[in-house]
Formats: sequence, structure tokens, C-alpha cells
Amino acid sequence: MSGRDPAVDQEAPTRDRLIATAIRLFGERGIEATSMRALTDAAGANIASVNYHFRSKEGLLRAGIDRAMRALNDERRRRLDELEAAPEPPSVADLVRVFVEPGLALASPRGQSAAVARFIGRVLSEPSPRIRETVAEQLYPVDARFLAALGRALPDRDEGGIKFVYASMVGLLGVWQSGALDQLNRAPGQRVTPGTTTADAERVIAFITAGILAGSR
Amino acid sequence: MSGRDPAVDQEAPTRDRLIATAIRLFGERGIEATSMRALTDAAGANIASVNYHFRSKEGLLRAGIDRAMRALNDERRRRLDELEAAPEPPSVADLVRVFVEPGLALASPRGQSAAVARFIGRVLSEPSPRIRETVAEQLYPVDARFLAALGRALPDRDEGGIKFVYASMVGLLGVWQSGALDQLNRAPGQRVTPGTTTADAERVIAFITAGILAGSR
DNA sequence: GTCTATACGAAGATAGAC
DNA sequence: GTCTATCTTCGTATAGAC
Repeated sequence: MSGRDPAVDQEAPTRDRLIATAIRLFGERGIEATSMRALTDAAGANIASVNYHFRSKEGLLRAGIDRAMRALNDERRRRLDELEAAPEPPSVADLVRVFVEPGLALASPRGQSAAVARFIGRVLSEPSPRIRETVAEQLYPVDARFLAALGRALPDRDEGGIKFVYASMVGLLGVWQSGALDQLNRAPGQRVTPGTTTADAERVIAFITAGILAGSR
Repeated sequence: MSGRDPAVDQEAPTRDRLIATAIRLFGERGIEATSMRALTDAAGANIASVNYHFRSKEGLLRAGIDRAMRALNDERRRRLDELEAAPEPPSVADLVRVFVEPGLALASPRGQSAAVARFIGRVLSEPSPRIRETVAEQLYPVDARFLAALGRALPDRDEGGIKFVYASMVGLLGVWQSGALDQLNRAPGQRVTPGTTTADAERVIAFITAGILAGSR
């Protein structure tokens, strides 16, 4: 494992190169499977730079979560603002679309979108309580707004019911983002199908919308 | 970390004690977070016994997946047999129930059910290709039967559509089994709510059933 | 303020004695 | 089958150069 990652801007400061490389490699290979030596090598940085800038591998991971999820959640908030500026209140289908689309069609300046999406999907399924805490902190401002909007769109549900359907949406989106199901239903040894395409977005939105609406009619 | 796990039968052979302890500790603490030294200590075995019986930590994990998922999938197949013995063909709701209920209400002789469910949820979100392969092998015989049954219940869908809804069901169940969403929507610092209860099973079934049926009407 | 060379303890894996 | 000793690689810490 030697040589730099050509997708990383070598002119950027070390700190930024480390975060960009972390999102890419954690997304592509997995977090545990990526050693700090391979990561700093790909970023063109010294092994000790991680400790200097982030204190630990987990600190670098948190910085990656911050960067990747902040952009995503800013976009979600922006689109929710638009939706709520309209005269009629948003439907459940509208809310699901606004939450899911930015996740499935991540726009990234350096074309890292697939790796970023996988990174977020992986982070959402991390068992470590500290990572979960970081994710929850990033998601909390968005959580609050979507839960309120869902509550208005589904006045017959209690708080537990709203939280349940919101968590199901977040979880299912994370599953698709992580590509965890790409290997499902293959005969043993058969090769893996590509991954979620943007064409699948409509199916994901339809599935989640119907799931949320279940029981209201 | 010293002392044996009281829940593990000390009379059982070393190999079985290791598998039982692995399912329990991997489920409770996470796979990466469980060291082989701590695991063998809890199982009352020597550190080298893992290498002898399973060649590696991953080999032990695979044995745990085999044991935990085989019981689950046997139960699914048994209930699917019952369903298909009836005169009228099973509905989508029936199929979802048969697949989801054994996952959410795992019956275990030693009351390890919660740990087993979390173990399976974690395994389903493992990024390692070799673990995914093992899971896919275990799931494949069940996959084939459920996909066929879903195809019969939804004659208007093509193969891709059937695979999509099946994968969504597997993924969403895994999310709930892993408890990954317990921490969602808490103010930062707030304590974590318990976990999925059996009472939630009906909501999960309703959500998935509606999601699968979306687009057929 | 940044970055590098180097060292330390713990992890998983393994060889060979018993 | 089981155990001790040992190997490599991991994440992390520190001293000091620029």
C-alpha cells in the first residue's frame, strides 16, 4: 500500500486532504479495514499527522462525518424551506422526497459521490456509541424539523408513531446508501450487481412513502 | 477482562462454548470491539483455541453466523411450508409476517434472544466482502423461496422489482434488529431509549407490507 | 504552528512443545 | 486438543526538526 490518491487535491492543506481521503477510503473499503498508515500514505501525509490534527482515528472519522453530513443536511434543510414556503402544507410524499433524494443523489465537487454515500451508509450502521452520538448530533437539527413536518402531515399519529416512521426512513435510506444489500440473492460465487442507481430513487421514495402512510387509512 | 461468562454452559465442548460466547459478545459489544483475548477468557478457553477450531476471528464469526442464521431460517422455512400448504395462495402481508416475526422475536433456549438479534443485525451491516458472502450463502435458500412466493403474490412485477422489495424488507428488518436507530432523534446528551419491543413488530410488518404493495394499485 | 521519525503497547495470528 | 512464546500489524504517543 503506497502512493498517493490521485483524486485528492495535493495543494490542499494536510487537514483537508486527510478528511477527503478518509471519506473516500472509509466509504470504499470500510472503516475498520482502512489502516491509518494506508490512509496517510494515500493522503500524502505522515502517520503522525492524524494524531496532530484529530487526536485519533475516531477523531478523523468524526471530522469526516461532520463534513459529509453537514453538506447533505444543509441541502435537506434548503429544500424543506422551499417546501414549507408553498401555500399548501407538504405531503408525506414531498417530505420523503426531500429527505431521500439528497442522500441517493449526492452531488460532490470532485465526483466522490458514490464513496460519500457509502461512507454515510456505513457510519449510520456503526455500533460504537460515540460514533452514534456524533451522527445523532449532526442529524438532530434535521430530525427536529422533519419530525415536526411529518407530525403535521399525519395528525392522527402520536409521537411514538411519528418517530417510528422517521427512523424507518433514515434506516432504509442508510441501507441503500451503504450498498449492504448488493450481494443479496445471488447464487453462491455469483458476481455482485453494481449498486443503487438514481433510477432506483423513485422506487425507494415510493416504498418509504407507502410504508409511512400504512395505517392512516 | 477476566472471569467466565455465567450464561455459557461450562460442560459444553470448547468449540461450542466459543461460538456461544462469540454470538453473545459480538451482539452485545460489537464485533470489532470484542477482542479474542476477552472472548476466550469469557468462554473459559485459551487464546489459541480460536485458531485451532476456526483458524481466525473471522472463521469464528462465520461459525456464529451459521449457527444463529440457520435456526432463524429453519423457522422461516417451516412457517412458509405451513403457509403454502393452505388452499389459497399466501398474501404479501402473510409473507412479510413469516419473514419478519422470527427475526424480531427470536426464541432462544438460553434467553440470549436479544443478543442473537443484535448479532444478526450487526452481521447484516458488516462491510467485509467475505462476511457478506457468508451471509448471502446462509440466506440464499430462503431468498429463493421468498422471492418465488413474492413473485406469485405480485404477478405485475418484474424480477428487478421483486428483488428490490425483498432487499428492502431484509434491510429494514436488519436495521431494527441491530438497534442502530435507538439513538436517533434525541437531543445531544439525552439518554438512549430501550430497543425494539415485540409490540413494534406489528408496526414493522405494516410498514414493510405497505412499502412492498406500493405501485401495484 | 506543522510536520516527521521513531517508539510503545495491544491486537490477531501462528509455530511448536506437551 | 491445549498451551506458551513469539511474530506482524495496528492505533497511538512523543520528541524534536522545520
